[in-house]
Amino acid sequence: MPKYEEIANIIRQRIKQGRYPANTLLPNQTDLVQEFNASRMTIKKAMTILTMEGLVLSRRGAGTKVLDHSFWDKSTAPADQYHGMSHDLADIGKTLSSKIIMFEVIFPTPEVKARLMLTEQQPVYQIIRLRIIDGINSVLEHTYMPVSLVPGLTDEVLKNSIYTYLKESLHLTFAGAFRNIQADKADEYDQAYLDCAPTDPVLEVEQVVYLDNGQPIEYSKSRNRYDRRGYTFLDVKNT
Amino acid sequence: MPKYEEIANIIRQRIKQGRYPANTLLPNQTDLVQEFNASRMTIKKAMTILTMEGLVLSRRGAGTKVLDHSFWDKSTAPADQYHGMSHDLADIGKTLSSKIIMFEVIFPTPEVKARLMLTEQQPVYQIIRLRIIDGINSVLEHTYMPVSLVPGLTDEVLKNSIYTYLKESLHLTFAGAFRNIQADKADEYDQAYLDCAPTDPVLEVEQVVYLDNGQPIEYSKSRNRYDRRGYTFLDVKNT
DNA sequence: TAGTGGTCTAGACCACCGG
DNA sequence: CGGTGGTCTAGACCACTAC
Repeated sequence: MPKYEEIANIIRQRIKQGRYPANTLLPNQTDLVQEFNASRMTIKKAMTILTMEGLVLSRRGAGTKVLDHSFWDKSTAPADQYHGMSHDLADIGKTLSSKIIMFEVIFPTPEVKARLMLTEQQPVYQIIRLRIIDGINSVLEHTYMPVSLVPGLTDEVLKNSIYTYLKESLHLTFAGAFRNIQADKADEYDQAYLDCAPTDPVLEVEQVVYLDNGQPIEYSKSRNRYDRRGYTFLDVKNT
Repeated sequence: MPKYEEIANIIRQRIKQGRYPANTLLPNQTDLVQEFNASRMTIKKAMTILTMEGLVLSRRGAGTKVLDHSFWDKSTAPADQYHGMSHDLADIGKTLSSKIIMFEVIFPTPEVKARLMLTEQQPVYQIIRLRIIDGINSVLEHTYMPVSLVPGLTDEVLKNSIYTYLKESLHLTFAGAFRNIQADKADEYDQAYLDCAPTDPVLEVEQVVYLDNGQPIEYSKSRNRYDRRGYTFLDVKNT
């Protein structure tokens, strides 16, 4: 782990523990240089991380202030996550189980082909999973993954976490994801599995996840019950 | 403008012009050091910007590849914008007009008070605007702003762009925003002004915008017709 | 093994905020 | 004005990829 990440981790911990209280100033960067025995560029990089996370705000001439966003509703999921729901939910003490609705291998539709940068001859898994959070049917996931990149996918994996399998068994690492969020009307699948009324809205998150070599590995649409999940994110001006 | 931003702008332009085609490698960083007469740290900072924008992908040992996301649907708005809709839409050649539904000064409700970090005694503007994109009623905005921070707000400003007024007349600058996206059922206002059926879903974007001194300046809820606007964003692994 | 990008340093200069 | 954070450099070492 790079030094600037370690420093950011330590300072983040101190903020959360209250050693650096909200609305006070952090020690200045030259002091931090001494404490962590680092150069100022490295300290600055750590500060950039904390800024991007919304924990602090730096102003030239005025120091770096610890922010307080405790009022913000934590019941929704952060939108900047590409490692699956299992990980997210475990953090906040919720339980997640999955039910497999469909698990097939097909040739890609034109839409899937374009999103995953494939040819017509390269088969993909088509997976539909119902995600059950704390016992409530909450999310219906339609997922497509190239068979060639994900050999050996089984029911057992799908019942647990696909992302854990990709990371720990296949040793794949991710570069990031494109996402699109829209509202939609409940379709027949939603009504059947999310216990939706035909008039209930659905929050659809469409995403393409990329490996760190730039190849797309997943195209999915997650249809969320409107009263069960929303998405939050922080938008910080470039530093 | 910092040198690394200028360099990023130039390289971004070259990518869009096709001088650096998709799926090819950029010149390596030592070459760029020479061309731009900069240090490698500065070049790296420019690369970080382009990476965050999803234009390129760097891999140690393998170079920096130009990505191609042309397939992605451009009809939706990028979610990482805090300078109002006027700016966004002008970029893609759409016209925006506004109709003022409500414009009052009130004492803040507990919710508004908490979001804007105010006391009960500090009055806020309560504004409801209908945003009409290309002649179609598309978004209903409920906005709260502290009167003390935004003196002299008039109908005339509201009919155009609040953000242009904040930036150019009041010389305020922004640090960023917290956002929350959810789906909801159409309420009476939505039905009346967005021409929604009672059964139509609505995409609600809730946001608190912060000034660069950390003070909240706006709390708003934008209710979007589900068939008119969605939000896209890019999630890149830390660099 | 050659070449790439990622990290880190020590020091410098500057823009900005506050008293 | 003193002190802060933002930027930039020149050079170094290292981890990684691809051949």
